[in-house]
Amino acid sequence: MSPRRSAAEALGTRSAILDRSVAIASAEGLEGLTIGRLALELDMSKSGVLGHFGTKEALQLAVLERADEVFRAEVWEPARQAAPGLPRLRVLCEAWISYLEREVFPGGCFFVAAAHEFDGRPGPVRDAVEARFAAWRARLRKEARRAAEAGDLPSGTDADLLAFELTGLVMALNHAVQLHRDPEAGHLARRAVRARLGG
Amino acid sequence: MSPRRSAAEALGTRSAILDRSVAIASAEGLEGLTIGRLALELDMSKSGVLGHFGTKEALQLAVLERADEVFRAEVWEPARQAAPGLPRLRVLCEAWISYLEREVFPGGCFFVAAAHEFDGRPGPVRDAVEARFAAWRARLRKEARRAAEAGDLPSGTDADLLAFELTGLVMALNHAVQLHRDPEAGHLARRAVRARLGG
DNA sequence: CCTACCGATCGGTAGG
DNA sequence: CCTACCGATCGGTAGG
Repeated sequence: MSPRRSAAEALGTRSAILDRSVAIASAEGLEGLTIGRLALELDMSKSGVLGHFGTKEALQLAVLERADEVFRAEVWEPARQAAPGLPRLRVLCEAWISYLEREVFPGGCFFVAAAHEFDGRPGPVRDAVEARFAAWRARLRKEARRAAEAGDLPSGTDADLLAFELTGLVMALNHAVQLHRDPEAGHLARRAVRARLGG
Repeated sequence: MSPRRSAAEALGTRSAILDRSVAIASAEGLEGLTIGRLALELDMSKSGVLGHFGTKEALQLAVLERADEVFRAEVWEPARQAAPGLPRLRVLCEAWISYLEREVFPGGCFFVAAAHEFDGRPGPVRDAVEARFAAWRARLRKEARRAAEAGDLPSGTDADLLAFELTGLVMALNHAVQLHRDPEAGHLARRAVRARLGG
């Protein structure tokens, strides 16, 4: 056995660091995620942790990317199975609600939390968070537009407004689950979505 | 002049500390608010700042109270002029939207930010944040119920659901303003409120 | 990947 | 309200 780690082992370590990081940052925020704490929980030295990323900011960006992979697998992927337009929009909303109810990230939606943490701090992390939300909003709007054009939504439906409303419902759900631990919130969110999308 | 500050002067100092604290915490969060930074910006010593509150947690609670005074003056007070039920609910929503558009707190809604920061950290600060939201929700629900009972909302309107939806719209607005700097968001929020409350 | 270290900053205290 | 200080922890670096 050579004392040097193989590339595969290094990748495994990096992946383990990111898993832990997502768990910590989900509860404590991306700033609350500290190198020292990561090192302690992973039984590594601080420099061992930092060596994989270089700086804390690079670590934060990598954590965002890992969280995005989870979000895509949980929310975007299920919707690919459904037909474009209203059916897909419904699956998207249901997957989104379910992802929050099941607390896939124990601290609630990773991106909503990161948005609040970084919206007042210019820099690459803020830019990355904003880009993810912009992509998500564009996707919601596209499906809403398709649904409206297909005649599956009331005439005069505005895709922008609908995407805005759906985003708000999900934020209210996230808030109710995380702050109030309200077990009824999922029910409310589903009723509100149904009022918008029927079904 | 006695070297000791009078009670009035001490209150003035305390008030100045809280004003600065609200400004800092609004942008950086209640944890990002540090004694050292406050001391620097106020040209005081750290112990001089801390002496007014005892601990950082006590300072955070005092800051929340000060922020609540602002919120009440901005959003609750205007609504008292309006008749109970639908008229008051409309004024409440408009004041709420306006408060976010004008960025009364430069970092967006103080309580939404605090909720995200503390929902995973049990303790007095978290409890205080939750209590403010519970009071706000109760108020929204009460006016929604009155409006429904007066027949000013479509029959079958659920006050709980309506309060949930309105809260979501405001959160989406807060997010759009703070993260996306979207100048159209206030317009979207008003249209969504109008779709719910008419007018 | 490690040990050993850096300067800066944290909340808080002692004593006046 | 101050100075002077405490132990802990921060992100990061040097050198191996």
